[in-house]
Amino acid sequence: MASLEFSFPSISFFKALSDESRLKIVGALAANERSVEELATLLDLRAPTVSHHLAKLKEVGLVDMRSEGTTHIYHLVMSEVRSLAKRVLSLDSMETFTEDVVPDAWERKILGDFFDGQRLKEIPASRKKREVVLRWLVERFNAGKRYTEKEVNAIIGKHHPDFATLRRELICAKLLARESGIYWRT
Amino acid sequence: MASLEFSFPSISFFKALSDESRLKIVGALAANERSVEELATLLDLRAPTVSHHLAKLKEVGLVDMRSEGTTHIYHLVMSEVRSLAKRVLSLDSMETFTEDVVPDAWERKILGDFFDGQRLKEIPASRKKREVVLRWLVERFNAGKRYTEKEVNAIIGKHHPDFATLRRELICAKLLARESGIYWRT
DNA sequence: CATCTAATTAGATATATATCAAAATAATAG
DNA sequence: CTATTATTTTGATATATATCTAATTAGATG
Repeated sequence: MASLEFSFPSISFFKALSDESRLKIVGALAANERSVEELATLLDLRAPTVSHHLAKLKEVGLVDMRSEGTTHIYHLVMSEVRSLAKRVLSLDSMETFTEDVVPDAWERKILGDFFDGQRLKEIPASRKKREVVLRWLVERFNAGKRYTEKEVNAIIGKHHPDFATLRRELICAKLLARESGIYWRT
Repeated sequence: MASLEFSFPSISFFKALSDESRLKIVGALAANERSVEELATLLDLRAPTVSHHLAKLKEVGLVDMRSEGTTHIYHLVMSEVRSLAKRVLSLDSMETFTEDVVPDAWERKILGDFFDGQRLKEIPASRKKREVVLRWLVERFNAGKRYTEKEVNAIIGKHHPDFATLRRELICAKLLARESGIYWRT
């Protein structure tokens, strides 16, 4: 069944609870175990509809069923409710929602857009994009080394003619520091 | 906008997180605030699509936005994440999912189906339905009073000829108790 | 003011899914 | 074995919605 195959474990949990009827079913089962017919009466739905919803809830382990004759009696699986809930809650688990996303796709796109090999075609107008370019530029400097302004200009100048603006931006973004004419990486 | 009007507060929360793209957005924002374009690049979607999802997340208060020029920078509202999550997780809150459901719809349906006025048309075969009828029957007895078997048979007999079976069932369901020929409500 | 860029809105489309009626299955009672 | 009852499965349908392109809006820049 296709609906079982999600990229993240959490999404099936949210999907299972993102329907009003299923939420009502969970609510009804929180108070008491109930048969399909009973739930159908309570929610004013036909039995096949309820059966369909129960199947989805069962798929993610939120409910389970026991037979009594032809009657199927469903109940909440509270341990699963709690464990899923906990997993979903923390910020840590949220960060895993993007596990399969390439984390520097943005940076690579910007650098690809604005650079022609080593040459910066244009200084980005938007602050966020400019920052990406500046972070790339500052990598052209050695971490421990100290530079004169002339040396800084030369290095930046290899990538773009307006070295003065870029030098100022690097200081402003606190990527380079300056004291009495001497520059270094922060 | 129609999607704002749900019967329960919780369902909008689940709906907001029941889409893979929106979960990824939340994940990306958990690590860092980001612009629409940046999110679009990260998730490999067009900007309008991301904008659409951000609007939904904003609707339920999970994210908020600040402008920087024409750039809109979105961030998670963690307090809202936590408060919504907490509200949603407890068993108590689950029972409120059925607030608008008539709680004894089932019992009334069964009684309507099986009774013709005071007369029980038939003893339900299924245990769950039989239990409803038995609970109605036991109400015909006074809570403090003690009855001989003859009296018990007479009372049950007013509603159905097979008083012996029903009397046995009442004992079995622990609705009536018996000791040395004397019966009383439990 | 004209232009550019980022974001949003509008409109279109395709997919997903909630619901129901009818048919099939399963368990029990006679 | 046949009939009955509770549930599930199937098939059909209508609604919801995720996504895209094109058009519009809103700031910023020259």
